[in-house]
Amino acid sequence: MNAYPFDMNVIETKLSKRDRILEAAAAILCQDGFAGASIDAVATRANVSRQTIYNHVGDKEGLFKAVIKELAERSTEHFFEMLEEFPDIDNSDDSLQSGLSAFGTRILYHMTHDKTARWLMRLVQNEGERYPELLSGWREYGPGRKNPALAAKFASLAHAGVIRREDPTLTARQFMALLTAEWRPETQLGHLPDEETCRAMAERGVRAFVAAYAIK
Amino acid sequence: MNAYPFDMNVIETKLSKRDRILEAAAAILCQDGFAGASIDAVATRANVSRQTIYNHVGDKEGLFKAVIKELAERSTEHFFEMLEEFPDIDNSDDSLQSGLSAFGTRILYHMTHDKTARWLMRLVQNEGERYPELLSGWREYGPGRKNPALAAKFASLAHAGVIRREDPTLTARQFMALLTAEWRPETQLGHLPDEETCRAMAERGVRAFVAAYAIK
DNA sequence: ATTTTTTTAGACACAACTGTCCAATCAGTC
DNA sequence: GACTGATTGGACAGTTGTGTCTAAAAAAAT
Repeated sequence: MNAYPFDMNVIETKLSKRDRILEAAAAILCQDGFAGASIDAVATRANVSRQTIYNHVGDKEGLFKAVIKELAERSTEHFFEMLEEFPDIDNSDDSLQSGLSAFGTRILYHMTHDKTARWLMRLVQNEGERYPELLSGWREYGPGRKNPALAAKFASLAHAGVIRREDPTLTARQFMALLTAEWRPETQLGHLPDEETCRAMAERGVRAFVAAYAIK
Repeated sequence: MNAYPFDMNVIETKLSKRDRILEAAAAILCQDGFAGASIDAVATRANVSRQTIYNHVGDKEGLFKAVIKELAERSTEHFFEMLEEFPDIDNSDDSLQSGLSAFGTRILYHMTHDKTARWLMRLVQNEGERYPELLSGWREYGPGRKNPALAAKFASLAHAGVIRREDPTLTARQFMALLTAEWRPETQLGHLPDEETCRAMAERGVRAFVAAYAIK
């Protein structure tokens, strides 16, 4: 149907326009939900004619899928970047607290402030039940890769004798749960916690985690 | 405008009909979101004519408000019932683990299975950002009353010397976080955990909590 | 400069939904 | 049995949204 020329510049401008569409669509889908989002609103926000959207993604469902895919890719990418800051192991208990706090602060700040992360989480929560097939792919690609990666980090901490030996997946989930324990009530109002607040929340969460898991 | 007779039977049938409407509306609002939910769908599900809905709640926003209010009331009611099962204090470490586990199991099972709780949580998550004024009332009435009540329970545990002294609100939130640490990934797929699974998840969460907080 | 492709604005048919209105019906009450 | 208010089904206008189409304009490629 459409034969796109594969010259770089063409692709570049095409991607740029496509990206504008996806960005606008993500924002509006998050805000209004799938049913409430209108293609016209997306077109307006993206500074693009409505027809162009149909040319790119076919129809509304195609737009939704494209947004999810884009957000999921960027999100896991960011996650693995952050995962490289997971603290290295040495045997000082103090550095476990401070190392995990720094890591946790980074994660928490990212979760609360990065548009990609917030939009994706919101879309998954909102529309996950309604369009399970659209999100099954995300499930494999997102949590299906993030959780094991984080679990592996904690497994190596356990292997080094720094924390208690447990199911690493459980450990990772409990770590994340403690990290975000104070966040939900905070975020639901809409105003974002500043970095200092994130640091404080992460520190308190990590303190509980260390109390539970550190080998004294 | 409407002068309702205050005879008991009339009220009863009226409430019954009103309840059918609210039940149907809650289900459909959760499933389709505010924008996606249609009054006709609610009317059909409630076995009621559309006009009756308008008679009762005015318009779509009124329906939404009424549903939130109804769910919030029932939800806090249930919560305070469950809160009575919070374990009494004695000094055996073992009973702290088992007592909190039993309590946590109850909470977790309720959160995952009770329609009221699930619908309310879902509505708040989905539409909370869009209609902040509708939910500010809920915020005061729901978490604004639940959190302090739970925190008080942990405060008395701390006062009795059974757990570490900390900010009780933080303690309560971390307890809830650990309790539900394994739940989100589970629930997003739609199939509910059975009671045995809830018990196991609660036990693991409580184990971490006890490890972090129990005065050995 | 010419050709090719993408983009645009607007019009269009079609469907769905909201909120209102009304005449007919039903369920209790006097 | 007559009366009163709640309820019903259906019709209605007005709005909004989707997805398609077309001719014109803009941009890119040759």
